[in-house]
Amino acid sequence: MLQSKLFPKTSRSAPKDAESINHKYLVRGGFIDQLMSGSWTLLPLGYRVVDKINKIIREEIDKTGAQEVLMPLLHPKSVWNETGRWDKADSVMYKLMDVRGKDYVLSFTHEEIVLDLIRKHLKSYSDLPLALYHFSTKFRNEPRARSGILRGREFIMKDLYSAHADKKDFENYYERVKEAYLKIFERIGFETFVTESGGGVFTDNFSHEFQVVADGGEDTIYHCKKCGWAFNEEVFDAKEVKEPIDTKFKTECIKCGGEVIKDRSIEVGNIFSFGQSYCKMMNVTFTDTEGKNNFPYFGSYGIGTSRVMGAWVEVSHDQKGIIWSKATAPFAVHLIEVASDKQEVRKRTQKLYDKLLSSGIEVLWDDRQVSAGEKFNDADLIGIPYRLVVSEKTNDNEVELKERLKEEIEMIKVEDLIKRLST
RNA sequence: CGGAGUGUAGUGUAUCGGUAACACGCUGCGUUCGGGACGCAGAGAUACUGGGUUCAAUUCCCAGCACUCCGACCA
Repeated sequence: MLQSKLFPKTSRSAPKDAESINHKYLVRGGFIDQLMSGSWTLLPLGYRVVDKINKIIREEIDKTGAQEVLMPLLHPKSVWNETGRWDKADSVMYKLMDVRGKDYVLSFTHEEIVLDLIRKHLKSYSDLPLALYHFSTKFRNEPRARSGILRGREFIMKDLYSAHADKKDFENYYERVKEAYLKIFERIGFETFVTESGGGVFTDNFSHEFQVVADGGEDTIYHCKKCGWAFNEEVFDAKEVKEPIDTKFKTECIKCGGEVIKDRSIEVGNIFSFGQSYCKMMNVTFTDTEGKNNFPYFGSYGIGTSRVMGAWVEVSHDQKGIIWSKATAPFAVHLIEVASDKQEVRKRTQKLYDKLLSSGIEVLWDDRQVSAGEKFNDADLIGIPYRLVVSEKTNDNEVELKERLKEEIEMIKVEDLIKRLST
């Protein structure tokens, strides 16, 4: 990609109202643009980052045996009445009415929708387990959108739903998804804590959250320094918790006696167990091995992928800008030519660019006719992990490489570079 | 929804009871080219909206709207 063609340009100053780091840097770098409070466009750079995150999620979720679909965002009232959530979840739903007076809701989740789908096609125990997921927009009427892209009224989410013939099979899959989520967040580069939490309008059963420690987060978690055991502060305060957690955990781990730390955190994913309740409400049944009608065990599993991008920026940045991980970066390498008016430098840069592209490496080439300083500053802001410089100091075989995280610059042979970027 | 703050050119700011200035960005020409270069010449604003006070309002007052923050809320 030629940076001279990249939409839009970077900005030297952040919007005056922006306070959270992800808001400032993502806007300045040209990753996102705000339409209104809580509503953002993913610009080319931002869309690439979210796409990278989504690909990792897709790979790991596919491994659990789930199948990808795409469900509608406009839902009829009737489906939501079946579980009572048309009324119960009223405050988070964007409801609308068409010219004939029919009621609709913009999707804020898909349990009812996927269960309607499943009940039409599920016949036998041999059709189970069944796991379906999609990436799509969620609409939530948040009382207060905030923190840049972290809490919007419209955002991208991967949601997975699974149905199982018995409790044991469900529990096995739930654990498998938990493992898959940990793998996903590890691949992205996060250090993640799994916490128990309340389910809100979603479930009265147990659920788990995946939390990333960050100053800009809106949750508070307690986690053990030694064994990693973690709890959301909400759980301590929630009166309906059936199995009271020893408040001692606030200072001393109930698992291993280790030191417990309190931190602000961002919830990047969560998983829910619903038991058979939803299937009963929606009359989702199958014929079990004994020839009788039975209700599947059901769960749902979400990752807010646009939020993951914002959370990454909160966690990984410095005074100059964003520092993407290899897994999340919009491009693998940022290629910069210095003294680009020199024909010879331009030619060598073009040659390297072509070579990298033909090696399957994603390159952002800063081909703009601007000063070196401006290019370097933009490179630091955009935060691609590797920066290459071609100049009069380099030659056909060797170029300059600098990692975004490091200060030092090294000269590297082009072949070695390609090897390094390919791994 | 309660509380606070802010609304002036694309962006960030300044100004002031007498119709708006600066920087960046943008356009043209030239010179530059290793950490946000420089010169010259340009374009770009009904000062968020609506009321009120006043001879006169971008400025003071009121209301509304928008955005941000705190709280409530939050798969």
